[in-house]
Amino acid sequence: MTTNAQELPAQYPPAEVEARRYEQWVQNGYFRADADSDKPAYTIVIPPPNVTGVLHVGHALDHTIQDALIRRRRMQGYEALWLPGMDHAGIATQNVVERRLATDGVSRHDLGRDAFLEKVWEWKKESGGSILGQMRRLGDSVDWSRERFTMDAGLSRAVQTIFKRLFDDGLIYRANRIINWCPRCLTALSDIEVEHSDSDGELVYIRYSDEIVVATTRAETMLGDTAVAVNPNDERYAHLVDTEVELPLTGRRIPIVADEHVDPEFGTGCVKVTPAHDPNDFEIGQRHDLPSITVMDERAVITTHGPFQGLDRYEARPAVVAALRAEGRIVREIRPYNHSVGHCSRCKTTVEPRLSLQWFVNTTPLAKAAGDAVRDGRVKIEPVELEKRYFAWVDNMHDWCISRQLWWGHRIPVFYGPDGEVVCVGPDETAPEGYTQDADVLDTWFSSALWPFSTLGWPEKTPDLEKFYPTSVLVTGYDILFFWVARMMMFGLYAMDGVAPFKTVALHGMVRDQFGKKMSKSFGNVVDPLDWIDRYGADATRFTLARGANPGTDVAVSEEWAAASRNFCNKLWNATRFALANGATVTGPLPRDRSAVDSWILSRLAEVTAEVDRYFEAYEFAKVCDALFHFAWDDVCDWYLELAKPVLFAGGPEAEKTQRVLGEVLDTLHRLLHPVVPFVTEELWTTLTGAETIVTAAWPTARPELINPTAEASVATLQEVVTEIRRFRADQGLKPSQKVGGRLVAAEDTARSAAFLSHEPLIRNLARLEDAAEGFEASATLSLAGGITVEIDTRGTIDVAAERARLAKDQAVAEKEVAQCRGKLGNAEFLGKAPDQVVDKIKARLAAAEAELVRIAAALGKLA
RNA sequence: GGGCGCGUAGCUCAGUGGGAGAGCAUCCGCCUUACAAGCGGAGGGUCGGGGGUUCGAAACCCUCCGCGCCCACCA
Repeated sequence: MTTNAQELPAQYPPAEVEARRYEQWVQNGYFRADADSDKPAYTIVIPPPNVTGVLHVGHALDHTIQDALIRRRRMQGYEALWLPGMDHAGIATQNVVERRLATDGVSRHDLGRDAFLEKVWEWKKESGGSILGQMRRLGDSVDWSRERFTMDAGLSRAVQTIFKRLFDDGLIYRANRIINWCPRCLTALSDIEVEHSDSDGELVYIRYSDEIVVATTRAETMLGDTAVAVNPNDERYAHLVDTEVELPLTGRRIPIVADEHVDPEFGTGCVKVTPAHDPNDFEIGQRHDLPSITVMDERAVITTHGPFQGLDRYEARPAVVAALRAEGRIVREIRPYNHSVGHCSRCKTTVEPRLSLQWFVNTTPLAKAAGDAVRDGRVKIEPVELEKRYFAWVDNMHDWCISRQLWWGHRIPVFYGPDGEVVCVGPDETAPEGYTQDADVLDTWFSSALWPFSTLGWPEKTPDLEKFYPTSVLVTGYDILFFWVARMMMFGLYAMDGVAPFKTVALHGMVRDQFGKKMSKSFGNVVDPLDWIDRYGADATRFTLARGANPGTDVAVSEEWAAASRNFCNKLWNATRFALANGATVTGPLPRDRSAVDSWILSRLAEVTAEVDRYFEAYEFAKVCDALFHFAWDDVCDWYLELAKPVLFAGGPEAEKTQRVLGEVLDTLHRLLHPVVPFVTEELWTTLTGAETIVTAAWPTARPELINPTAEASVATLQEVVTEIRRFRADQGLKPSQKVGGRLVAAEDTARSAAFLSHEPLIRNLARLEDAAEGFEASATLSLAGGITVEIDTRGTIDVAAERARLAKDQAVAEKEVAQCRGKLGNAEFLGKAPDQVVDKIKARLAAAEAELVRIAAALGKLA
């Protein structure tokens, strides 16, 4: 079903093409991967977006990269699986639903656990589909038949299985520890769910005794002090160690202990020790066997000490200071103090360290394995510079607090007996009669960490798992290297007997605005990818993002660049329209006796094909795009098509050859571009070739035998001459339509001269030079290197003054160049050390510059 | 406090030892029959400053200045 050019409109209509083509792709099952295939597997699991989220421009970048990788591999003959899905995003989703309920004045506690969860599932149903629809708009070639959700039955089974295994291996334990606690979300948080930022506070110096003054930013916690600590080597306080002081406001007597943790240089060198409300103090308490006194509840409200009871931490702080003051000279001084404070990454509430009973993963052996897999090269991180960050993280990992006091998530599979028995229950087991399940759920990253294999059916030994694990590459932003990547490494290596979940981690950056600024709603610089898709098309949106995607670095985008990408798609559209209208053919062998021009474009095509492959392998998407953009626009459209026109229009056997070459070039170019701009290439390529789809077409292989330096040099000469004449014409203010007489003269008998003369008709055509007619007299002479000149008769049109000025400028440049080259060549040591090619290059430059001077002198003579 | 990175044209970025580049923006001229979402031409940079290594430095070393990011239990 070939289409002729008349059926294609003059401008590419993305909206119409995209909707139609995506439906066809899905209906024809092109994206479906087959576990029984003999082809080698290539697997990417999508970083599962938050179920409550919408597609933002960061997803668009992430998905464009993954889709490009997957589409290329599919074309290369791999069994390519791109597995889609979503994350239940425990705390984030629960917060969203709670906020919605709050507008009706309802709390989750009013509903109760089961009814609340029903609401969350309803919300998931309502909102979860939208991001999937948005992925279709982008053109994501995911296998929809394998869509997964972290709360699916199968994935929940995987969660329970690995929990049980870790529990039985002693790598999961329950302990009373100081953890990060959000007093608003009322749950424990892991270290990475806490964001630190500097904030202004006060450092209050409190006199506990004549000799002991402590400094604190959280005065209210003194109510729970159970010791004062000093450094064991601090002579100022040595005599006080093991004595006691009276804790103000309480009348309690507390010991003075010596502990290495205390920095004698900071503050007074004395530290108040509150084991129940500070992680360091907790450690000190452990070492010195101190009691822990909890003085705040889960909402950070004081629970003890009459006058303070019922005050929240921020009310209690000044109240305690005031009370100390009331007791006279107990507060020595208060200084402003800027220090770092942790906030809940979800709601920004200041985190309160809190002693509580939680579940932890002992990460020591897991993190070691996760580090080693990268260290010994089993897993590569691209770009390699980001490895350092990865190591810094896995080599210093603390145990991971995995229990959350939430309702939305995977319930901890541990049951407690009437007498405090603890039983961890595996997926096919049931708890003993009368046991009750732990009320908490798991950190959302616990299930995300299983994603690369839970989605493939683990713990069952499924054909999918067999075929598609380990995955080939993980594509994600560097911002979740710690959150997600390190955890997938730990659990993947653990669950899959030491086989890492992916071979390569390809990290990209964040999408920023055209000035490199972070996108934010308040700043008003947020790009909505769907808006761009509506106005410029999915391909243009994808191309804009991919074109800025240098490994591991942020991507700046702007509306103007999206428009430029749209223009590029349109350029492809029109080039192909031209080819179709002029009989381009795509079958049969390439013609043997080719013109230099045809050989040149095939040579360039071979080079670009090799380049694109190289860049793809290195995850250099910006360079993939750049190479193809320049080849398509400059080489093919600006030169090849223009050079091909006279040949095609003349007809005959030469035209047939060029039709074949033109077809070959566009056929290959579309296939090279398809991973990045799938829709426009599908539409054009199927029209050009009559084939059903480009999605499963063969990826072009580089053909080094087509590389032809002679043809490239020949066309380079042609381009140089044409450009020189055009520049001259522009300087003279000659209109493109105005033809002038010209004569091509070659003084030397060289390959360059031969090329020059052989291209005479093409040169005349592109530069609008007429044959030298009767009475021709050269009024200007353009001299190029190698003794080739173009004489032009511009009498009546030439602007002598303008031409003089231009020549004077050229002369200055050439003289500078000559001086530079002579200086270099005159340096004996340089000649002795430098490689021959360098010397040759400089000699060639010198010769060219000297020829330029000769040309200028001749031209000036002509003008005079 | 520790670590990593960046500073090249108006903007965003390539280039990491041998002729300063690209895209977008700007200026000039063109409806030349695939495309005005186009064509042709042009201008524009002491490669953050200073010092060093080298025949030669945007690149390598030192230093200063400016910016960004990540990690962090000095109260």
